[in-house]
Amino acid sequence: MTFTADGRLVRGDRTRAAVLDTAVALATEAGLGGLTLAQLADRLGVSKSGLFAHWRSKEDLQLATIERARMSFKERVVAVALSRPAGVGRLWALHEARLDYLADDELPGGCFFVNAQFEYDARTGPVRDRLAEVLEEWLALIGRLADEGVAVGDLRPDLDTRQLAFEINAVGVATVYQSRLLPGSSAMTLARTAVLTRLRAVCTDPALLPAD
Amino acid sequence: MTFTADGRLVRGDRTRAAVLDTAVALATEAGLGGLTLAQLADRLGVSKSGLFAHWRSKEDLQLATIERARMSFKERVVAVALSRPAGVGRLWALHEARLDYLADDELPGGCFFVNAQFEYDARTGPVRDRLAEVLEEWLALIGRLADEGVAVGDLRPDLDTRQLAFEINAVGVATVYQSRLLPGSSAMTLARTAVLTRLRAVCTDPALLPAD
DNA sequence: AAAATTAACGACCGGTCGGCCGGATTGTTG
DNA sequence: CAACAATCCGGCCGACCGGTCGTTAATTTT
Repeated sequence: MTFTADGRLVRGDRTRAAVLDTAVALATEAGLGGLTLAQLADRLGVSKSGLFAHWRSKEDLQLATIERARMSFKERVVAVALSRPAGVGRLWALHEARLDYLADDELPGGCFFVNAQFEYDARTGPVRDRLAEVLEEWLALIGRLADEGVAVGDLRPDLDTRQLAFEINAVGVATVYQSRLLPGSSAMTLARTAVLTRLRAVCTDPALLPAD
Repeated sequence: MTFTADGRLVRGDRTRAAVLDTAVALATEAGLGGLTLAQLADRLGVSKSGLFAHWRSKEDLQLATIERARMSFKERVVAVALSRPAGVGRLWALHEARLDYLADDELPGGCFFVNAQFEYDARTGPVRDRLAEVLEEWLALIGRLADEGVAVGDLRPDLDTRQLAFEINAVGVATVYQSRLLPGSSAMTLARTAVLTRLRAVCTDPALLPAD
């Protein structure tokens, strides 16, 4: 990012930001590969070839879109959880914030990352590799928060935190597609109960978690 | 299906079966929508237009592919579980058979249905609707086997079997893409442990489940 | 063997995709 | 203001998509 003499963002940066925001929203619906440049350009009121002034290829734009979505996810999910004190409450807050993120109307297709990761799990290339890194990062974060919970004394010391991270992520992933494919199946409630039950089973004090 | 005078399958039926088998394998990798007719025809050594002699459109072929995959899944997963006596052991066998199915080398992209359901969860049309029905059918099956477990006395009577079905399915879904995206993460083992732990927690007698 | 039916083919069509190019427009700075 | 670079555009290309057409080859029935 560069700034103009009077401290504003230069035009190109504003355009890039707007394009990436729209790309995230669009990719959440149509998929990261399914996103077409013509569609993206139309939605923005911009010509298709104008996009190539900012990114050399569709792949470059996809990679930039991933980073944009990652920042947004960090602000809206990770930061919310980290604002609470370490322990099982922070872990629970992370799961809840993620469910809120999944339910957001601005991301109509559910979670950007879950969709993209499913789309690319059988492919090869830089986009797939980056998405794999992001998944690893996410699982590591859940594991780290669980480790904190053990250290603080909220969670049993014999807890396998990697196992727990897998299970919490699994619930989130299943929620994404089940809530879209079977709208009446109350996937969100099932997802809340699932993780709440799981955390209670490994918690040293049930009062640390909500009652419902 | 029709038969010839001397009792053999008519040529068209043999072709249709071969096409659908290849379509299932290909769709598991490239997706049900991502499957292209040219690719499918090439793999079979058949011309693209020849496919239109058997199905009126790509959508018709997709719907037929779903039914073929459903039959195969029934034989290889559902039938294996149903061959065991009702109870928690049957439920566990279902999960294990599904994990075996996911690990099969003939289906390189993981589970046909999980991939297809993710691909179509944001779309509309007959293909999406059929995939939603299949998901419902699958969740209902897990729920029914759990109900049997309660009736037999293997599982606690206060168990919410719909909740359990959601969780077991969630583990399977997460396994599909995590094992492909992060090959070293031993997703299969994590998936086994997750459901085993969950079943132990609601089982009346731990001896009904394997020890490991 | 002849007739009838089914199965398969090559060529082609309209449309969409990502990407390229030359030139016009705009914002920024000396 | 002039000059310059950054930004953006219309038009176009080759590749590929699903699908149609008239025709031929293969198989089944008569």
